[in-house]
Amino acid sequence: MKWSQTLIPTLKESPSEAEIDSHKLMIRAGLIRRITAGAYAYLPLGTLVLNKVINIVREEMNKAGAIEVFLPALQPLNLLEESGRLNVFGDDLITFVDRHGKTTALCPTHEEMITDIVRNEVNSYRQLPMTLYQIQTKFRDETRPRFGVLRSKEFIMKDAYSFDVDYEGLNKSYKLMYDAYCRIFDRCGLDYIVVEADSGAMGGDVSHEFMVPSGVGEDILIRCLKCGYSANRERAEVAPIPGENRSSLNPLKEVHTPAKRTIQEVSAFLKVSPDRMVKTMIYISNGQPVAVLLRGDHEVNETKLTKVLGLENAVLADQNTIEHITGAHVGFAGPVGLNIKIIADQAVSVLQNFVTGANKSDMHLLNVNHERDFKIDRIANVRYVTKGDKCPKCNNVLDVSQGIEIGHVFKLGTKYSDALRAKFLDNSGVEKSAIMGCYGIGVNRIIASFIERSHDENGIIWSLSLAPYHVIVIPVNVNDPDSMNAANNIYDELKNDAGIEVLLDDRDQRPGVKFKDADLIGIPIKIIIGKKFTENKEIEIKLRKTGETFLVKPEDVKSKVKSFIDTLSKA
RNA sequence: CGGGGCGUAGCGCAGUUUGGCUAGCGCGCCUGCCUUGGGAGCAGGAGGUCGGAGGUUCAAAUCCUCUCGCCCCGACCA
Repeated sequence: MKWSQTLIPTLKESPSEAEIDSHKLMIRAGLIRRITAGAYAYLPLGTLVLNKVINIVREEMNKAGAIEVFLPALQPLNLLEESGRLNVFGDDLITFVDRHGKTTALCPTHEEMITDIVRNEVNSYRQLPMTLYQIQTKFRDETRPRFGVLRSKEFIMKDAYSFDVDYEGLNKSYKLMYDAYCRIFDRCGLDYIVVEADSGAMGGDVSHEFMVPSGVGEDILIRCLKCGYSANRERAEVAPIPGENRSSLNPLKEVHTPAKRTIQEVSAFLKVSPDRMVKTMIYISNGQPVAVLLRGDHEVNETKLTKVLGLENAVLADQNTIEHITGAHVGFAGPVGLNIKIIADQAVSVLQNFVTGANKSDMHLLNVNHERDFKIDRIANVRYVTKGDKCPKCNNVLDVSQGIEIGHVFKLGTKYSDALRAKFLDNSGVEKSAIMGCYGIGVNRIIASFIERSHDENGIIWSLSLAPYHVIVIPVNVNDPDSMNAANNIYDELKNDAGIEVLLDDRDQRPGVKFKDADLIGIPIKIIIGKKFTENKEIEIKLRKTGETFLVKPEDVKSKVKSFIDTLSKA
């Protein structure tokens, strides 16, 4: 492609709409333009990259035995009603009323639709196992789209769904997808890690998230850098905190803490650090109030709490309920004298002489100790991991960092096949629900997260596999016939060689502009026809990533480029 | 959905507090000259319903009311 014949609108200045590096660079390098909040147009360069990613995904899916389908973006509401997810999606669902007055949704995901197809078309174990996938735009009315294509209202997702006759089959299908995901992200050149994620109410095996470590990621990763344990924040376990010496229980003491409600306020007022304090949170579960005790510097993990309490989800009690139960204003709850069920986090169970609310307004208690002052009904692990916590497997200090979720593999079981009655007859003629798995990849996120990890002050640094072009040919002076001739020859020669994608910067621009643009759009290999050529017929080859330069004779350019492509494709 | 901010040329911004002549600057764009190894220089030029509607006023980018859009923080995120 010749630069003058395509559309690559690069920008010198950063657009004000962008906050993070990948977003800025995608706009500056002319990959995307925003159309409205959460919706982006892919320009020619962006489209090339998008297609690179999609091709890799498609190849690896096919290799893993998955079958591609293409499903509508329009979905009737009744399928979502059937599965019970109409309420789950709620306002995230984008709907419209058609001319006949029927309400239709734009698919936020396709579990229901794919299950609907399978229940209609698959009736026998002989047709299973089967994994279907598609690459399609999904629509969600995100409350707050941000970070460019990292969180947008419409985004391209590869979603696959496996159907098996039993759990053993599901495990095989799952493994095939898991391995395919590794190959996909490897081929893209992404630095990624796999973390255990919560599998929700299904129980059973864990799911896995594929994450790109990044400070702009919206997910929190808990990792042990020693033994390799890794999980997301919802899922991560901690090693129990060892008990303190219980020999010296100080006498219980009530203190006046006027209008000091939060841990920070009480901590500052009493000069007691938050990890010597216990906060008491009143939850309602199955219609019954429960007190949850957490150390002052810890946060409740509602996913874990819900599991501990049973399947019924737990919600924080409202102000009136709290005041009725504790007899005090919000902010002064404590376990002493409280006559409801008390669940204590493990970290609380080993504390002694701690500070809590007194269940009297403007009062706290010092030197509280369980057993002596109150009784714990149940000790459980209901908090998030924080800095300083130890690995549940090897007791090393856990690393807390952020990441961007680019893929998720998930064992669904029979949740949707039950709800939507996707059944088949097994080899003994018994009707069974298909055992499902679902597997998603955020295609746009691969691009953004790659750029987050691979850029410098001059621009994007593409891997060979994602680069919109492998090579950019830069004739420094397009008005010099000899240079231009040589450039055109090299361009033709490389272009006609299968597998080499080449861009010719034929613009009549000053060299600085062309070099800056080439760096900004991140083409891995630059071929420069300039001073060295007019002087002694030498062509310069420069690598974007390392900045290394090589001088070669015109007739050797092709073989040299091919060897670079060979090397870079293995990197 | 709560809190904050912004909307002036394709992009980045000044001007708004304290209303006043033809609305400015940098980049980009067009023409010409010059230049050709890291976003050159000179000269000339095009491009604006100042987000929109209504109001106050002799006079509105500037003040008032309503409205639309966008960004940031938080909540939310199968």
